[in-house]
Amino acid sequence: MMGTNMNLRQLRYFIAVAEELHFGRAAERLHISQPPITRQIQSLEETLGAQLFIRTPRGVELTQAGSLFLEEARNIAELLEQAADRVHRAAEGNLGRLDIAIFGTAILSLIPRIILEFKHRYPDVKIVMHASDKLAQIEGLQNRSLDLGFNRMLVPVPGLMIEELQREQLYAVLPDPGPWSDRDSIALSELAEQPMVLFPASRAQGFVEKVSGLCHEAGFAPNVAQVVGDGFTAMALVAAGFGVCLVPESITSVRMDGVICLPLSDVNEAAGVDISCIYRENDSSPLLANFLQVAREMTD
Amino acid sequence: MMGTNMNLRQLRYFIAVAEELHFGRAAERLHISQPPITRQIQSLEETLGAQLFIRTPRGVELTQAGSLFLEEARNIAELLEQAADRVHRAAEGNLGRLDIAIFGTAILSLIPRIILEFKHRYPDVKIVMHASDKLAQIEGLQNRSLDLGFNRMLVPVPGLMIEELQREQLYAVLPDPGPWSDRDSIALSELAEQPMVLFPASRAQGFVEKVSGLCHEAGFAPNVAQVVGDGFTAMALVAAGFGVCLVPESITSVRMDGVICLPLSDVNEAAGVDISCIYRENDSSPLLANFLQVAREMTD
DNA sequence: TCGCCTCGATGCCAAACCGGTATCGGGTGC
DNA sequence: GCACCCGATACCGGTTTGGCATCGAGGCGA
Repeated sequence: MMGTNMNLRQLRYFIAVAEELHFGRAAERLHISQPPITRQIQSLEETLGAQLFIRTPRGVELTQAGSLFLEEARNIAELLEQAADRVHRAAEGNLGRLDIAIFGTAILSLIPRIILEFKHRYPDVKIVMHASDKLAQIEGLQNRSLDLGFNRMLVPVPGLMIEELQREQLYAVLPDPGPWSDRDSIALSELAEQPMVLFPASRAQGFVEKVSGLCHEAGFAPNVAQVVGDGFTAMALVAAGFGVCLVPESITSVRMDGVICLPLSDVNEAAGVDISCIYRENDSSPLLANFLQVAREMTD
Repeated sequence: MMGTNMNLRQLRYFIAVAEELHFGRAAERLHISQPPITRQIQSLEETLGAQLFIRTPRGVELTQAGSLFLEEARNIAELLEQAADRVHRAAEGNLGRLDIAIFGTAILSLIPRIILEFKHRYPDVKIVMHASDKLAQIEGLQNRSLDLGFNRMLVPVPGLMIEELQREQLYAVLPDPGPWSDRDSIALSELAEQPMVLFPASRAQGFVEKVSGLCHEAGFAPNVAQVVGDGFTAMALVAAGFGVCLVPESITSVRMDGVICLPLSDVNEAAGVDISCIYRENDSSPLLANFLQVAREMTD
């Protein structure tokens, strides 16, 4: 009993013989001698329980079954090749899907720039974006529905890796016209008496606590007028006269009537706020590695 | 250097491991020991240039590339199985296509009955019917556009096999009312003076010559009134008063006003006309073999 | 913290497989 | 009838494959 199990070699040999209709020429094309082909074809025919060729004195011709199998074999060979190529590309991070979370008010220029550059370099990677707050991001990473999150002021979580990409200085958002309309900068301590709008209203520790801490360092407790969901809303409330607020620099690229943004003059460099990304510590996905590499290059 | 070429074995092993997520259980399922699986998977990963599994202390998990490859591998394995099954069925004559020619006026009951029975027994064989005259059938068989033809009075052709399925007695078709309206049978010699309608008008030797020959045996030369394409037309002309004609028995199952059909009383048994089929002598197609078997069974 | 257990990886050996050379056997054509 | 072509077969050596024994790493409970 020869082989009761099909083999890719048999498939390749069969295709060669079926196309050449001649064992000798097929052997030549495959760079082997003729006897192995005879045996592999015999074995294949036995496995399939079907005669594939009619042997004639001048070569061979395909039976109906052989003709049918030729189509199937070509198709399968093609699929195998494609599969190998796709898997290889997937392993190099050129193909696949990456689930990325951004927080409610997306960072204005950095994150879109990173994603755009990544899509340009890896056009076959599908990026799915999710708007999630901090806790949803952590949960999503842990249950593997997310691959990467962008956020600020992340606290360490076991199993997750946090990587800071950029630090931004803080700016004060002030009503305009107002007492500071002609100033270039402002000290945090000058805002001690002002009602303050804070954000975001989140379940997790974050920017609200950061601002509170800075105020205490500057010698006063913040007079909280309102806590809102995001920085845009906060700026709008400042314009409406609710008080003042502190925002990261990137938000100041938005111009809004009724407010001016001034850099803080009395906070040190470390008082800035970070833009970080968070991902699974032991995630070996090459897509993630490639994405992180792009992110790092863009924030050098 | 291990294997630089993919193997179906590797594919099967990969699917087992990917489904079990455990080398040991996969080995058990494949009825082999665990080390060969390790080696085949390593070889496969090397061939693909992709890590397929993440080895963990409790087993393995799929990488994204592995996940992708699992889908492809399952698909390919499925296709292989289907292909093997289809080819096997094709080789047993259960699947495929059979091109069958019938002559202009199809034989009334035998051929449809054979084809119906064959379609019932081999529902996955597609039967394509062609209406061709004798020469077109021979040509079609020789250039392989036909697999089988039905006809009468075929003359031997090198490379083609002729097999008689049935013999039919001849009947005289006579105008009604007429001189023979109350008769049960008629002798061919009685028609010596009658104008005679012959068919078919064909390039090849056939029924026309058969009838002429019979007339000469009966001691007269036929008085040919008209040669037409088929038996129905001939009967219609008899009804119109053109004369008489001779037809095979099966056509008499058609009742037509203005004619009666009477068996010939003075011709011997061998004077009947055959229904035969013709096919390539060295055609090894199992479909043809199955069809012939059905045809023989139906005409025992 | 120290064994112990599980799981995949590795080394080694025998059996199976595969390809090459030489040769056979059947069929064709001069 | 002889030479030639083509696929089939016999036999041999190198490679591959699977089994057994063992290793090494990581997790878990006493």
